[in-house]
Amino acid sequence: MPAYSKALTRNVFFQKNFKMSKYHFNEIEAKWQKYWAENQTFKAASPDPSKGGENLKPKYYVLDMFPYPSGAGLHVGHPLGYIASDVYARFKRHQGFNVLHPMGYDSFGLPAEQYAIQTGQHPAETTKVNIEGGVDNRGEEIQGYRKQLDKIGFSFDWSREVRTSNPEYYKWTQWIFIQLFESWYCKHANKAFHISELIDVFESEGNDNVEAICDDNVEVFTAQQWRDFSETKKQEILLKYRLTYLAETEVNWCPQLGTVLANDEIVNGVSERGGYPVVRKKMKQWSMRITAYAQRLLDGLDTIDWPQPLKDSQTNWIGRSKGATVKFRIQNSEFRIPVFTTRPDTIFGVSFMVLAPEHELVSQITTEEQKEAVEKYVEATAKRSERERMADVKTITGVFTGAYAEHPFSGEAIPIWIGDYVLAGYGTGAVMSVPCGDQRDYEFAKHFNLPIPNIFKGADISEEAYSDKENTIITNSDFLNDLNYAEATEKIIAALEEKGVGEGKINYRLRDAVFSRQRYWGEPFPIYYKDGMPHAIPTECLPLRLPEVEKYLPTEEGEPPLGRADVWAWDTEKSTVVSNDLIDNKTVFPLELNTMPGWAGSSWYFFRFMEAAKRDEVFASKEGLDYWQNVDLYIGGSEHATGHLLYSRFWVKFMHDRGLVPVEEPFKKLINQGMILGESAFVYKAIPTLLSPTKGIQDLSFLKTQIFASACFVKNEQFCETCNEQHKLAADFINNELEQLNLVDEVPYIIEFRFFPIHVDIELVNLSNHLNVEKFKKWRPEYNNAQFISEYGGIVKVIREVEKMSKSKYNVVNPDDICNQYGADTLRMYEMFLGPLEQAKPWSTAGISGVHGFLKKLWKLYHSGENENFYVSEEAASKEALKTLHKTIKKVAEDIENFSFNTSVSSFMIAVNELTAQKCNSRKVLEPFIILISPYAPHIAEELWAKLGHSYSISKAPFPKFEEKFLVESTKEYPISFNGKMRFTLELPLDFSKDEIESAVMAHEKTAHYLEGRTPKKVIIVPGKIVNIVG
RNA sequence: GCUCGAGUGGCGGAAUUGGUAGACGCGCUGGAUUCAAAAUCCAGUUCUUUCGGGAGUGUGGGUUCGAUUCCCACCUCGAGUACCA
Repeated sequence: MPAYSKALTRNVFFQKNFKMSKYHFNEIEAKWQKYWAENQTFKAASPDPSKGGENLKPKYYVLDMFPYPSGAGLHVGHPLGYIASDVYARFKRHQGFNVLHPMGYDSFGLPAEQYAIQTGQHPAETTKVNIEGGVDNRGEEIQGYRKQLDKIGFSFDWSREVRTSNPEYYKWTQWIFIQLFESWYCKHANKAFHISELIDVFESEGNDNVEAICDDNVEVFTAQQWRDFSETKKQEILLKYRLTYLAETEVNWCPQLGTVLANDEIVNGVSERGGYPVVRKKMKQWSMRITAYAQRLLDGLDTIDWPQPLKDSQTNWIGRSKGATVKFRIQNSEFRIPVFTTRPDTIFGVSFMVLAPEHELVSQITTEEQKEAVEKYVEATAKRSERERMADVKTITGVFTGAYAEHPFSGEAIPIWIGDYVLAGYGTGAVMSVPCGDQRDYEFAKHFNLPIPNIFKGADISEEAYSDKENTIITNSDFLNDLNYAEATEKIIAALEEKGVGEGKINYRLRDAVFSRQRYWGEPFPIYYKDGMPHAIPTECLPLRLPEVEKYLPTEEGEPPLGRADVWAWDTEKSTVVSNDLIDNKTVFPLELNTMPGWAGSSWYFFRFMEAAKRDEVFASKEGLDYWQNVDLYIGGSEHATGHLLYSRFWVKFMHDRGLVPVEEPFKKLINQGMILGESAFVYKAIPTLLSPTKGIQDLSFLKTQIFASACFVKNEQFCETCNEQHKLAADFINNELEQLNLVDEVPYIIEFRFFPIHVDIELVNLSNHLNVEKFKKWRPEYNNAQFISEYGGIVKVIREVEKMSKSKYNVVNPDDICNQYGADTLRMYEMFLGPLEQAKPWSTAGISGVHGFLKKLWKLYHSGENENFYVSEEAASKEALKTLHKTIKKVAEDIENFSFNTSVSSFMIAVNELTAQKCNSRKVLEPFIILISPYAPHIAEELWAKLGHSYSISKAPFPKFEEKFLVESTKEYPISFNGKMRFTLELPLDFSKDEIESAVMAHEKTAHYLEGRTPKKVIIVPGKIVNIVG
């Protein structure tokens, strides 16, 4: 084609495409996003204390679990929940609510710190770039979360943004920490109080009558003794009562990395990063006394509307079990070993005891003869990680300590063993073993040849333990004989209490939460140390800012990174942070070196959003807290089930106890959005082997030749039987290289191939699964000379598999690209259209065209004028159009309330198809209709709304009112079934009686046909629904 | 192992209290328009069939005039949790 012709074509093409009436989503979306930002359209109104808060509409608080701003940016899976909550927030605005719909960032955390260690860049800087965009120090351009979010058209109130790593925010995280530090939990009142109230009690009557949740080793003292205690001693005692306290805790310590590792950071007993050994070690750590709230956290679940699986996992995590503690005396010793059991009724079946290897009494009760074996065992188990121990349930190990306990009722001697099936962290770290009733005890007894006395009437315990509770009758058990489980349990608990050797007890699996991290990028504790005791810095001095350090690694002495700070001491006189050189332990003291964990900042952020104005003076103002209360709708992933969602509930209950907030639960309704999965692409890579009579089998994977085959040639990791030609071609590639290397034998040999699927970037694959061979060669240097076994036309097909979306799997779809190509409205609608919100579903870019086409059709519906110009008529709407409109209003309103967003997208499509077919152009229909769509596709809705002549945002328009009268029908298309099978339909007036219907149906020619001469036994008629003829 | 959830066309999924199974969309097939392509529009699309019909919502049974929906047993997949005494 000559050059001028090409130019001409392009010009014509250009004009055609830029007709005024076309749906230019990029322009429209940019325009309205700018409008919303400039007009602060979605700013939530705050209560005005001078007007008593009555100036406001009813409130509605919609919140998303805030993101950690990673450098990788968003993929299409991330916004799913945000879109759903945005649709809901916009819908609630249309319904006349004052909606709070904020967004922020959980910006403290490990990835930023790891990146800082690698690059030396301050985590605050990388975090800022990740949020606001910019260029990182590798020269890579980063879009930034904010720009990515803005592009999708969310109705967030950005004036209330929070970032947990901002000092103005973590000031209040530290403040709440101090409140916890200065609180204790009264069992009697079942709530937390200020520590000063406890001190008052100590001063007037000592601690004998204090019922508190505290450490279990608290000594009893009188008021006089308390007053005589030194200041340090007093602090030591108070620490045992504080809701956040320092304690020796078993942790996974990695000496080479110089830090504590979480269980999931350890693989096979070595650190996931670097493969260094991990030992379990006791370390002094900050802990949160969340166990004080175990029962209330359980009870509260009944008051909130959360998915059942989520409630279940919290219930399991808290792990309430009812039973008894029994103290066993140790023979020839003063020691008593308490155990917890859920089956005190089986106490006469005890034939041995087992302690956790870490149990504190192990070293003290072990006899001389057993000492060596016990020590060896304890050391061996300490080397194994918690996870390793858990994973290896099959192997039964243990050692006899040589000591004996005494049965509290029979007085019999009970051998005491140690074994790692008993966990130090649960109950008392010791069990009374009843092998006839507990499978683990049974197996332990079998393995070590210990006796298995049977205390169950008629139970067969020759093969396994009898653990049934319901049908149990106790026998061989002294005064418990012939009782069932419930009776025996009641009787034995009474007997234990009477004898003073035990009591009924409710035990929780939930542990106090370790709150210290040996990390830099977290909130510093507002704590300094005086005589080894922690003291809080005055709250008016907050925030205690993170100090500068020259490296983000632990110190050579193994202290956390804050140990590298030179200016990290607290001057109590000047109330300020000063240089470490000035530490004199009189007025200047060292500050805490640990930082808080990730969940600190996220446990209260939902209250921060309630405050817009006085953020320096209060964590949230009383008016704000009273007006907004708690989150009405919270949307996020289920992975936070036992972390964030449990800790937040704990903090809120605590804050409620102390009168800081009016509510006891943070999130009234919660929805877990399902994951959007990626469609990974794999290409088959051939690994050659040589078979020769002289050398046998020889691996050829060292060769440089890289061969990839189209998926159709591969079956069961090999060339399929019919692919001789392809096999020969591949073998030739290998032979070429062998010849060049002079490795070719004289003897005949065969080259075989095995295929392995390897990930390829989905960018290199089109929608028909064809690999772009040229781009693939450039993708990796080692593929530059890749050879392909391709189909006709050079096609190399990949296979697809649904996997989690992640950078390492090269299957990430970026929402920015979708917005550029199809628009944010299409992205929003498509994500909602994919399927139910809670379900996991694969992303398929191919399917997006349907939704995009729908929006084009919608646009066309409003552009039915000449030259496809905008046109609506002021004439009355047709009956059909009104019916379509009102049926859609009804459906969409119900769908949104049920969070069934996918079905409302379908009903929009149906409505547009119907209105288009009806050639509807009436304002009476098209104006309310666009309001229905606006929560889903707000940009196109604003544009059409403006074209309809409105000068205010569509988000302020009231939701259309559903009117039943437009749906009333006079006839019904009755389905006529024979024996439950629908055969044909028959249109009949709705006011027909049963008899009239029956005679009409029986008179119909098709009825006779389907009856085939039989006489109907029965005719079921449900007026307005169905006719079923039986016979 | 335990707890929870889910099984419906080639694919994502719909069917709100038991009442026309497969809405809507993708894909596919055919057609219109076009020099051609894109875009758009129209028709068809669960399987099977001797074109009458027959079968059909993981499997087997049950309740019912009627079951994707309710009950029982089982199978498969997914998620969480894991020696919790």
